[in-house]
Parts: sequence; C-alpha cells; structure tokens
Amino acid sequence: MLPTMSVATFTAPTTSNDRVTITDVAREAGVSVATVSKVVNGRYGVAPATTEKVMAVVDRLGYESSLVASSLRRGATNVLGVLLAGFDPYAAELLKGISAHALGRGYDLLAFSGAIADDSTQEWEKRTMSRLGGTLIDGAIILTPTINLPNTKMPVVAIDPHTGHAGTPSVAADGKAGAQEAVKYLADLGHTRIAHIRGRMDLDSAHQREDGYKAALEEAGIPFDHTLVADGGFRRTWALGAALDLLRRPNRPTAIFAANDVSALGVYDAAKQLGLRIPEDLSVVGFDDIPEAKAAEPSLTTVTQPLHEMGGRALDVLLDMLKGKEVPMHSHLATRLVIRESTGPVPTVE
Amino acid sequence: MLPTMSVATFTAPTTSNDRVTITDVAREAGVSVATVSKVVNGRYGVAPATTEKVMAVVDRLGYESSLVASSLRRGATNVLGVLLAGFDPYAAELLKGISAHALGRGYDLLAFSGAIADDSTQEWEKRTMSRLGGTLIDGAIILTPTINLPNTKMPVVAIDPHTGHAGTPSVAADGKAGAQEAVKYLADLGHTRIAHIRGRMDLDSAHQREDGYKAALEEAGIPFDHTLVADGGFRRTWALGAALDLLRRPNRPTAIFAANDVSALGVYDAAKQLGLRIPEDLSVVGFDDIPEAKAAEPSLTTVTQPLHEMGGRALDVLLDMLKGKEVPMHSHLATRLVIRESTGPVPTVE
DNA sequence: ATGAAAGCGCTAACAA
DNA sequence: TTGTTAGCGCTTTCAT
Repeated sequence: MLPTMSVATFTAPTTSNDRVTITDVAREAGVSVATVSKVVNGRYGVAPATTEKVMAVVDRLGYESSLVASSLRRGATNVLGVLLAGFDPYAAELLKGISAHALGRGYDLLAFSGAIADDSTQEWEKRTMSRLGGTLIDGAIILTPTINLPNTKMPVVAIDPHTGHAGTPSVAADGKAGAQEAVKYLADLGHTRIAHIRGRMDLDSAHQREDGYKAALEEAGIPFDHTLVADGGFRRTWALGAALDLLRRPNRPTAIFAANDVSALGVYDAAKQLGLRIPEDLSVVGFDDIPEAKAAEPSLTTVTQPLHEMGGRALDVLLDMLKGKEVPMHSHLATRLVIRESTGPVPTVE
Repeated sequence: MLPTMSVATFTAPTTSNDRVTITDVAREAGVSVATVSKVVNGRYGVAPATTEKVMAVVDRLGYESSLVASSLRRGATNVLGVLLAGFDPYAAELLKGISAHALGRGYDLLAFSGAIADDSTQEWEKRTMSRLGGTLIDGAIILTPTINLPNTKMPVVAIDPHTGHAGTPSVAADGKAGAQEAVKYLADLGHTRIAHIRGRMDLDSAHQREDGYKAALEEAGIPFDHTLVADGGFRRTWALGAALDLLRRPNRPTAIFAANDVSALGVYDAAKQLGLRIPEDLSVVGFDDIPEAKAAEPSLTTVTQPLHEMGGRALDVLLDMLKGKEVPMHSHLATRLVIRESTGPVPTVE
C-alpha cells in the first residue's frame, strides 16, 4: 500500500512568530492593553464606543487570548485534563464516555499522553500532573495510574485505580463479580483445568479479577492450582509468552481466563502458534469488551465493563469536586458476561 | 446497571493552591531562582555541590516546572497537539496511529477536543489553534477541519482536509478510487438503483467519494439519478433520516453507498425501522472501516482507510516541518474494499 | 471610563 | 559560579 504524493512540496516559513497578542490589538486600537482585556473578557466599565472599536480590531486581526498566558495569570482555565498512557482501545472507549459527557458542560477537554519509553513509564503521571496542574488544567481524570497519586489540591479522580489508592476518589468496574461469573461459566461448561493470566498486579483491578477467579474455583469445588496462574501484565506479548508456557505443559489447561481482552488476544496468538483451535481445543475468556473483542476470529467471550458510563461518572465526580461538593470515594459499576464464540465444552481427551 | 458506591465521601480541600514553585525551591535551597532553573535544565556553569544541594530540595519538595510558565517564556514546548472535534471511533483510530508513531520521538502528545455545542462547531479549531499555538504546542495535526486553516507560522498538517485546503499540507485516503471500487462492486452484483448518502460537503473527502460513486455508475453504464443522492453529513441520525426518505420511495434503491460507516449504520437503523433485511432486501456499503463496522450485525462491507498509517504519516510530515524540511503538500494513501455480509445480489422483485 | 503598574512562574542575558 | 534583571502575554487592582 504505497502512498501517492502530489509533487508540490511545502517548507515551513522560518520567519519569527506572528502570533497576534493583546499588545498588537491595543496598539492598533489606540487603547491600553488593560482596556482590551476588559473588552475581551466582558468586564464592566468600558464605553460602548470603545468596546466596538476594540472588537473591530480583534476581528480584523483574528486575535484570541493565549491560553497559556491567561492561565498563568488566573487560577482557572476551564480545561479538564485526562491523563493516559496511550490511546489504546480501552482508553479510547473511556475517552468517548468522558467526552460525550463533557459536552455542553462548559469545560474543554485535554487528553495528555506522555511520550513514554517503556522503561520511564513509572510515575509519568505524577510528573505530568505537577506540570499541568494548578496552571493548565482545573482538574484531572487519570486512567489506570501506575502510582499512587500525590495529594494535590487539584481535584483528581482515578479510573481503574492503583492498589491502595489512598486519598483519591475513583471509579472502577466490579472486577471480582465479573471475573467470578466468567470463571463460573467455564466451570459450568465442564472445565476443570482453568488457567488465569493475570494483569498488572499494581492495579486494583488485576487483584479483583484474580480474586473472582479463585472464588469461582472454590464455588465449583475445583482446587486452586497456583501453577495455572501466570503473569500477563495486561499486555498482548507478555500474555502470548505466558500462554505458550501454559499450553505446552503436558496436562495443559482446557480454558484460560485472561485478565483483559488484550491478553486474551495474546492467548489467541499462542493458540495459533501451537495449532490449537478455539473453542474446540481451548476456551478463552477476556475482560473489558473492547471493540476488538467482538471483531476477533472467533469473537471473544468476555466481561463487559460499562466503559462509557465509567467515563461519564468520573466526569460527574470531578465536576462535583470542582464545585466543592462531597463525592463518593469509590464508585463501582456493574459488569456483565458476554458469551460469544471463544468458549465451548471441554474437548474430549485425545 | 446501578452503580454501587462505598459510603465514604470526599470533599476537595478548599485551601489555596499548594503548587511547589521554583521560588519555593530557591528559598529552601538558599540559592537564587536562576540557579535552580539552571540546575533543573542542566545548564553549564553550576558547581557540583550546588547542583546536588538543589536537586535534593527538588526531590524532597517534588518540584516540577510548570509547563505553562516555561512555555510562555521559551518558544518551544516539545508538545505536539492533535485537534479533534470529539473522540469518535474514527478519530480514536487515527489517534492510535499518531500516538504509536510519536512514541520515542521525544515529543509529548496533547489531544485537544473543544467543548462543542452543535451550533458553535464552526471554526472552533481556528480559535483553539490561536489559543494554543505559539505557546502551548510546537505544531499541530488537525482532524477533519471544519474550516480553512489560517496561515500561521506554526507547522500544521491536516488529516481529511477541508475543501480547498490552500496552504496546509494534508494527509488523506484516496477516496475517489475507494468509492469507485465499492460502487462498481454493487453494480457487478447486478444493482442498478444504487443510492448515495453523501458526507459533509465542506470536506474534500465527501466530494471525492461522490465523484467515485458517479465514476462507477458511468463505468457501469448506469445513468446518474440525482434523486438517489441524499445528504447525511457523516452523521448517523442525519443518515437515518436520509435513508428513510430514500427507502420509502415507490421505486426504492436496492443498494446504498454511504459516505462513511457511521452513516451506513444510520442506514441500518432505517432498514430496521422499515422491516427491510440486510443484505436480502438492501445492500449497504460504508467507508472508513471503523471497528464498529466489523462488529455490526450483519458485518458491514466497507472501504478500509489505513487510519493508523495516515496518522503515522501525518506525524512524520509534522516532524519534518518542525525540522524545516520540505514536505509533500498532499499525501494520499490507498484504500481497499472489504467485502463482508451487508452486500448481496439484487432482490427479486416482489 | 481609562490606563499605569504589578505580578503569575519561568528562562536567558548580563553583571558581579 | 552565582545572582540580578528583564520580560514572555495576560488580568487585576488602583489611580487618574
């Protein structure tokens, strides 16, 4: 798929910045900067004639106040920040929910994603928060923080919080109930060797899902076998490796519950490499229900998180905090098992 | 799906901002602000002992320089902006491509979405650009601009540009070829009454797709019927209305080519309302291949745009502009028809 | 009704 | 090697 390009090229002008500043407007209109500021911000105490004159210049020059400068001077910006590690499907869904909810509430939305080399991931949101907070944004929603947030004065709410998220209000899906339902379903299908590929153990959600897995095993009377639990870190490649190990064992599991959909797709990769068919030879269940889950071949049985609602609720909580209201410390939204094609009865022993 | 909440609540502290500034660090370390600045930015000419002393205070206080303040003082920020109307599926895909490509290039990414009431949409990116440009961001990628961009000194590249995108380098999919292939496919299936639901006619892409539609009709020897073309504005609800009109006509079309997938889903809605089966009674083709297209019931035949590559290429172009290199004025990436379940032979006349 | 001046947090000349 | 000073663009007292 080679790109076609038109022949004309473009070179960025190297002349100095031509940004129109408030000073330009003031000079042009023959008034002081203070007056321009008043006009632009609709303050009282400006003669109608002056207002008109200034506005004319503003329009002609296309002046817009610099967010940066006014932000530095004022406290507030009317901008809310969303901090995320990257625009992965999961984050994108959440963002849609947040965005849809923010519409018409008078706030602009700013999604900030760190330029993250894999090793420097640690604590990037702390740095970013400090750099943006108090100046650029009035409040923030943080997706799956890698660290406990510092106690800032700026309102913050976390989605899918870190373990031991001390003082930060958070919004999450009910991971334990969801996982338990999923694994119970596998047990009901007759599976007894059910493996679990865990998520990022620094996150609450990973623990919750593992807890649900264990609870379901116990409920079904299946003894817990720690060798059937492997680490996937919520990543496709890591999950692939973990699944390969699991599936190459002599007495391999007949079902795998992955801690999220991305990991489940890693299991798909492993099955493909080993020539195992899903669901005939191996049942797979994920968690999250990102769009890719439905689109996968075969479509993935998974646990739906109400990502849109979660985003919306996080925004509501943040808005309430901004108003100085009391907000619930932790909100848990219910999950639901979605049965698709990646799960089936236990394969007959060859 | 009612949320469960823990009982504890949280009230945001109302005390004044506790942001640690460079002045705090200077005072604490017993040096001048300038020295702290030099240390933090790794400038030469600071005694090792001083550096150490300052860094200790920085760590203890958790100081991070304010993006806003330093941005105001310096020209550059090492931050690239992506301006979008909202985090719709299409934008999310593009964002993933941009983000994946930006990783490790030394720039942070900032996605800015206006708080857009439907009526004030017009020209929002112009306002946003002015507010952010020159100060907060070093360059920008704009998705489907609603307006011709002002000629700023800041490097900008447009994805899916506005019609008559005069001076701004742009990246787009080859909409005409894609549309032509799609409609030719419908014609080959035997359809002769093929309707088209157009996109936002202020965008180049909408024109290209309509051109492709017409070209395919001509190629197939089907006379163009302007009553079979309706406006959908790239929106699901508008497309729904347009499709209802089209499908209620006495001699209704047997196939509809929608200008994008979202519009195609609007056609699905219409078909459902009217009790028409897809593809038995009506064939539908979309454009874009967002994840929802594959997940739809029935899955949607559509034209794939290489959204990830487009995002990546836009970033490359922007980076080159930042370096002062010459860049191609317009890049077109090839599209491909993906045949799924929403298309079939012409229904036999009842 | 208008403008002069101070200052938000930071960096870059320039002096010391 | 360090500190002093000026100023980025803007808003906000406080005089006039």
